[in-house]
Amino acid sequence: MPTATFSTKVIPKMRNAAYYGIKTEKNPKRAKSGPWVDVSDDENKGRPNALKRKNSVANARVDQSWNGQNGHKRKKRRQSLVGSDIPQANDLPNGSGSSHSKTNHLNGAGPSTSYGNKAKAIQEHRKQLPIAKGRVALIDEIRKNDVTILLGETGSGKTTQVPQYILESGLAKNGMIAVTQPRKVAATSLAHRVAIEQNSSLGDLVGYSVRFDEKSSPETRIKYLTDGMIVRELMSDPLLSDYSVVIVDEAHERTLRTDLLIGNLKRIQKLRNSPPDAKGKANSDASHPLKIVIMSATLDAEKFSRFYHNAKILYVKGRQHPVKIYHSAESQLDYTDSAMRTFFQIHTDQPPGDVLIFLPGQEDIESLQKSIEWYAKQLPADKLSVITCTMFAAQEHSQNSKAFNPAPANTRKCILATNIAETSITIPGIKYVIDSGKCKEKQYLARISGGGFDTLLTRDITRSSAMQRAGRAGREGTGVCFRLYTESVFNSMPISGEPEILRCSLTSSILNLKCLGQDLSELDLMDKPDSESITSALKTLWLLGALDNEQKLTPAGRQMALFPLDPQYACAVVASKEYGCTSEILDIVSILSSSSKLFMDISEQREAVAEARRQFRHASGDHLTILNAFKTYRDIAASENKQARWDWCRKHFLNERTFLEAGNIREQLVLTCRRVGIDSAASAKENEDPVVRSMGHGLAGNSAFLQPDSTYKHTMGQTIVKIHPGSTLSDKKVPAIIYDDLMYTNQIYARGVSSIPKSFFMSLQAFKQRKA
DNA sequence: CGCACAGCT
Repeated sequence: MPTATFSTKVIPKMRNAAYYGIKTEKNPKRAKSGPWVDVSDDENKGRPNALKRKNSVANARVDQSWNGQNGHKRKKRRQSLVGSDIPQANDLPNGSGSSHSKTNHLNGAGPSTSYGNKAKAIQEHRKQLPIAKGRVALIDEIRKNDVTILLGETGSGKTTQVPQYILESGLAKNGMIAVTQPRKVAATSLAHRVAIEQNSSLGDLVGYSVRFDEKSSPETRIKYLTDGMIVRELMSDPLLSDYSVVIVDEAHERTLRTDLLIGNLKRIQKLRNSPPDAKGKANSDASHPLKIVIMSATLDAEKFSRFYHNAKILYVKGRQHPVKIYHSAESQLDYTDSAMRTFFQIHTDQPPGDVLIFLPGQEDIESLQKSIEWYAKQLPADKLSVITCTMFAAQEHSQNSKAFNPAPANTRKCILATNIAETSITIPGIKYVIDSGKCKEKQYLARISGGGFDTLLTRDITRSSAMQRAGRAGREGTGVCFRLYTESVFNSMPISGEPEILRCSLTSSILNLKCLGQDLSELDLMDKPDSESITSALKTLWLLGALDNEQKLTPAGRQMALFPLDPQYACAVVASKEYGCTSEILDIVSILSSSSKLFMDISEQREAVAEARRQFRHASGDHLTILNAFKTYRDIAASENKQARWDWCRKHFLNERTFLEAGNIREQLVLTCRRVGIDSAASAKENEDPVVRSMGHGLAGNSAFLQPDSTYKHTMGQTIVKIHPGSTLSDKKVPAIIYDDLMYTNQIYARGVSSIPKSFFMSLQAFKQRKA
């Protein structure tokens, strides 16, 4: 095998090396056998590797006829529905796709055709989807079984078609068909698409329901919802009696809410589907049985099947272009450096086509972008030039969407992205993927004393994730994926990640389940959190006054559960009633609950950022600083137009999206306040002390005090915490603090910090001791 | 002093 041209050994330092150092290696033959080991084979070209070798799914496809009569021995229950073999040029994105690709596809029907032709084309298209061939068998299985597991590859059309098949078959005469999605954009754009296919306007036959946005009516039969939304519906209708069929899509992602839903569906089905004589009362609660369809795109279908009493697994092939996968021949020490060399290898050796690089986080993305741009400038003028785009959640929307602009002529677009490009956003036109094999993952460490905290560490991805990343190169044509890790590393990766329910704080979930009269420890879940995590959450809820000494829900706890907030913040809202400062608390918690950060970090302009921030700064800390900023924004918003507001935000390095989202959240909270009898307009005016005290009730477990050696120590344990550098109180010394959360990266950092008066700190202590 | 994947009600 030729020398690994781009391995760290051969070109140890790129920083000062001329670009030509690489160019001399250009050799079309080497590109094939080079530092990469080609693990694709002709028979399975483009199929993710794990599907090929380890997984029986591929066997199901190869060995079984479409009606599954002569099934593979080991996988009798699995049944292949479809057998088409050649990937088609015309690929339909499935549920994991973004609105962008879906829109593109709709346009593909032809802008110049008349409406009738368009409708015909849409129906024709439906018939050509891979899943269409399995329609009869699929409906037959769903009719016969209470639970069906559908394993569908990307592009099979399962997410759009299955609900329509069920509707058209009359299987859901007595209720709606719910289709759950982990993401809002998916839910809304799928509903759009399916409404068109049903030749109905959105909100009539086909609707959706996501936070802040609902389009449905009494006529609605197919409803796309976010998983969070259906879990909320569960609280007011514990048997989900509006629905005849619940389809859980993207179940393999195992989000916290999907897991809670899957567990509850099992319970509901037991109640709704048992024969009237066996469980006399059960059927009086709901007049119709429930069908469950679990749709998963990856390998863990067996696990869903086991959970639902060995439910049948149906398999449907996808429609994805072949992706050739190369693994690194030797392990790479520095994945950013390695990614850069791989990029330029592609750039010199491979035909035109855009490149997508997966990296764990913002920092890596920004540094790699700089390097790539620096080297790209050294390119000879007659070469393809390079433009770079970055994509990560913390970045402004407008910046992220630049990746969708087609590259100018004679230019290769290089997109550097986090996991955001793995599932949430589909970028068209990607031909090459470079996969660092790394991602950042949040893991909650529950600790009974001293409070739990989140860790956010870079770690290896899973095989499912690697396959998903590779697949991003094959959405519009054949693609190539370069993995910056060896094949043996790939083979040692876990098949799928740890479900979220094992990795996050359980306070919210436990509180919500308590309202349903359920205990999380007793709920039948696919994966049960360990007892320490449960105990720690119960303790927090008890400290907040949501549970009593017998772990029973208190009236205050019931109120807290009604707020779409972290229980700590819900507690602060409830506490604010006594202090008469609910208006201020709503401002603060709605900003804290927004998905985007308020204060933007632009590393190059640190001084300017600090200067602009000074005018909102409050000596007491971050909570009142947020309040100041929100109040000032509202003053501006009252008198200025849209553009001026935006300019003002930009000038002060504030993210207007956060204000807008917080505004929506705040409206929702005002409604909840009305329901539970809290005057949301009550304001402490200029008096800020009650505001901090209300927050203190919610954050009672998150407090620390200054020690003689000027570190902060958690009040209930030995944990030493440091005020996060982003906080206004960073490097300040105050006797006692409360904080929003702890995050462990290099040290344990407290974020969202406020100073509290010593006397109040003492009374919080006394309060906690009384509790203990 | 030194920093933060993604997503949901």
